[in-house]
Formats: sequence, structure tokens, C-alpha cells
Amino acid sequence: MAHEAQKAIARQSLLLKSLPDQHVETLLSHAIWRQYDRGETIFVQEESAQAVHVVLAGWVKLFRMSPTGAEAVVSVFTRGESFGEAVALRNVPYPVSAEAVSACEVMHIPSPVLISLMKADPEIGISILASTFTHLHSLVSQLEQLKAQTGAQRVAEFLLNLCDCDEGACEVELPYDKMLIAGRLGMKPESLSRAFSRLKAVGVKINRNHAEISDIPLLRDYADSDPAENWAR
Amino acid sequence: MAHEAQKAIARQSLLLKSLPDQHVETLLSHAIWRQYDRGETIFVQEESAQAVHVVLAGWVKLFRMSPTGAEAVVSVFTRGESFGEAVALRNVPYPVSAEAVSACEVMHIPSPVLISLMKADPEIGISILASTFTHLHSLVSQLEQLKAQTGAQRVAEFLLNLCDCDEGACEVELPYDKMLIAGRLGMKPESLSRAFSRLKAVGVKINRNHAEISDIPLLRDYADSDPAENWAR
DNA sequence: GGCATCGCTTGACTAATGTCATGTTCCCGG
DNA sequence: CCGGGAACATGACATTAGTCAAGCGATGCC
Repeated sequence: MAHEAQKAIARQSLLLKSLPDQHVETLLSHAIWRQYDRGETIFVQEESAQAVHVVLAGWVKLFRMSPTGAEAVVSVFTRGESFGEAVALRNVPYPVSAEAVSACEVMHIPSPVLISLMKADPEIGISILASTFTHLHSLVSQLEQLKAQTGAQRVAEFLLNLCDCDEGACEVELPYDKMLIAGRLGMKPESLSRAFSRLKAVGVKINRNHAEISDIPLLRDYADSDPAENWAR
Repeated sequence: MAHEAQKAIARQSLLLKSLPDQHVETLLSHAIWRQYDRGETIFVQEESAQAVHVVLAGWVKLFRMSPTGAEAVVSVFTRGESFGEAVALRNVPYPVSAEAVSACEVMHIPSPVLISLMKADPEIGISILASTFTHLHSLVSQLEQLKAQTGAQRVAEFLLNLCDCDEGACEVELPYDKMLIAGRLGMKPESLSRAFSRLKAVGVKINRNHAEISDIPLLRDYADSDPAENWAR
């Protein structure tokens, strides 16, 4: 069953952290705890939703397959993030598939448990809306970026999101492999490679899965600039 | 105040249609009814949300301005559709701006009304999640299309969504002007024009805001085909 | 009626991205 | 330590979309 360490992570998740302890304990005690290997499927598109999922460790991607077999990555989640809220509560089919992209641990809260608790306390509904809103917001941002930025600019944003600080220099680790980063940013691995090359001009060095940013404000400017402007190479 | 005809439309909206009559009446009686001219702003990004909005007539667009001034259209709503649910219930800033793209009528349900009703009946929460899920789903589809289809294919999908039937031929009216369609599909008006030209090869004729589709399954095939495949021009 | 405006189309050109092919590096297992 | 496969990088080329500029046509205003 669940270790205390896992429960601690679950308690800090956006979904649960603002709920009263009592409800949290109820949910934790009814949850299903599972491990997945890299590449393992968590659920597939069109399958009917029966639980809300909370990632405790590792990385999970949500994606959609187009009729031609092209894969579009919708989001990537890690420790403390949850997904499937809006779907699980309505017993409708998942609009996406979910797959473990690294070995990972996921907690599943069966929908009936959540629904009965929600009927008892409407505050739960607000909490679920909070998570759902976060997802909406993230999708809107992605949409904006895809429509208004070049590939290299999206990569720049991605790197900036990995930084803690907002000035000076910074070193970060790429959280998952470049193929997935490319998918997440809506481009091919080749294009990602080239985008990284371009970013050299604005002080970004990539080595393996390690990135050095020499000037964060400069990179910010680049990411938010008009694509037409010229940035010395 | 509100005419009966407007109330009837509101009652059929996704947000309200599955609620008990009693609740619907409460919400309708507390709602604010407003008219907007073409181009008028309904709310702006970062403004704090105080109501859920239901479109009764006309068209409303939600969009985001990037720092450089580029506009990304996130969605376009019309009669019977609602927006702002997840935001209004949490008192957070809107992630997007809203503007009337034609003369239109919008009903605003103040968040406190909705919240107090939600506390009284958790079923309201489920109904709100239903609307929110619809938006999530639509954003996911848009993302998939942007990532996996060419401009012309997205236009094809757009036309197919306007058709009622799924076989034979069909004639439809373009619901709003081409500049907005282009924005909604993530392209420039010039590109939309050219996309329409290409679609001639798969039996689409555009005249003003009137579109003729001679072979719906053919257009479907085109929309879902691999961009690399060749379609005689 | 005439003129200005705006939405839309078209052409020529450029920038960005995908595709295909090739080569390198790294990691893992024998 | 070696070999094979996967991830990644790079070059050459095709396709797609954005940019800039010109022109058409309907609408509306004076």
C-alpha cells in the first residue's frame, strides 16, 4: 500500500492541498496506488473515466492521436499534479490518452468517492474547479504560443519556465527527453535541435540534458519579441 | 429587462439546461442582461472575474494579446454558449479578453449568486464542470489540429463542423467574417484565402460568406489525411 | 453620385518548418 | 570491451505560412 512519503506528496498536490484534513484522509484511504514503467499506458482516448489521477513521482504525458497516426502532446505532468478531474466527474470518455514517459507512481481517486464527498461538501467542487482552471489556463497559454510564436521562441519560454529566478544567469536540467519536449512544443525533434542552435545567439548553451542560460532577461526579450525582428546570430 | 424569448434561449444553454427549474429561475432572476455593439469589449485579460457569461444572440470572441501585440483567438461563442465558469467561481483574473464581434446580447450571472446556489446544491457544481469540460475538450481539439494539420486541413474541419449531415453535398453560411475565421484557425487572412483556393480541388466553392461542399466524405478524407499525401490541384 | 474605407484576394518573396538521409554519440547488454 | 539501437545533430531539399504590396469590390457616408 501507500508509504507515508507518497501520501505527503499527495497532500501537497494542487487538488488536495486546500481541502480540510478530514476530507483529504478520506480520499487518501480510498485511493488506488500504482506504479508504471516507462512507456506504459495509463488510459486511452475514448475510454470512460473512472478516476482522477495524481502523479506522485515521474512524468506522465497526455496526448491525442490524429486519424493519420500523428501524435499531439497536450500536456506533461509530474509530481504533485493531477489530471482527469473534469472528465472523471461526468462519466464521459477521455478526450486524450495518458502514458508514463518515465517510471512513475500515480494515485487514482475513484470518481464515486469524489462525487459522494462533493455532495457532502460543495467546497470540494471549488477545489476541483481550481485544478481544472489551471489546466484550462495552461491550454490557453499553449494555444497562444503556438499561434503567435516561432518554435525557437516557444523553446525559450519553456526554458524560462524551468528557471526559478527571473534575472541573471541560471542552469537547469531538461526534465525529460528532447523528443517529448519537441512534441510538447508542437514541433519535430529536428526543429527542436535547430531551435537550440539559434538560442546560442541569446546566451543559451545546451549540453546533454543540461542547459545554461547566461542572461535571463535577454532570453525573455527574445521569447516575447516580434518574430520579424532580427537577432544577431 | 429580459424578454421571454431571451430567457428561453438562456434556459436551453448547456450551462442551465440540465438544472432543476427552480434553480434556473433563481439564476435568471438575478442575472444582468446586456447588449453590446460590434467591437465592444466585454472584459479584458487580468480583470477579476465577477460573473459567468451566457451568449443569447450574436457572436463573442475570447482572445489573448501577446506582449508584441499579436492577437490569438482562443474561442468564438454564440447563442446558447457560456464562458468564464471556472474563472468566475474562483475570483481569479481572466486569462483572456472578450469582445463582441457582432452586435450581441449577453446574460451575466454574478458569481456570488452561483456560488451560494452551489453551496445549496452540489448538482450545480457538476453542471458547471460540464460546461468547463466542453471548453477543455474544444481547446484540446484546437491544439491537436494546430499541431497536426496544415492550414487548409483546419479550414476543411471548420467547414465540416458547420455541416449538419455527414454525407453527400451541403451548403453552409460562414458564421462570421473571414478575418475572424483566420484568427480562430491560427492563420493570417491571406493564408485563409489561399486555403480556400486549395479546397477547390476537393469540391469546395466559396462565394462571399456562402460555402458549397460537393462531397462531404471527400473533404473529410482530405482533412484527416497525412499532409504529405498529394491531392491533385 | 462619387469617394473613402474595409474586407478580401492575389502575386512575389522570405522565413520557418517538415522530410529524408546521413552521421555521431551515448547507453545498455552481452 | 564490443556491438547494436535509440536519441540526437546536421545538411539538402520541399512545403507551408507569413510579409509586403497592389488591386478589386462592396458598403457606407457626404
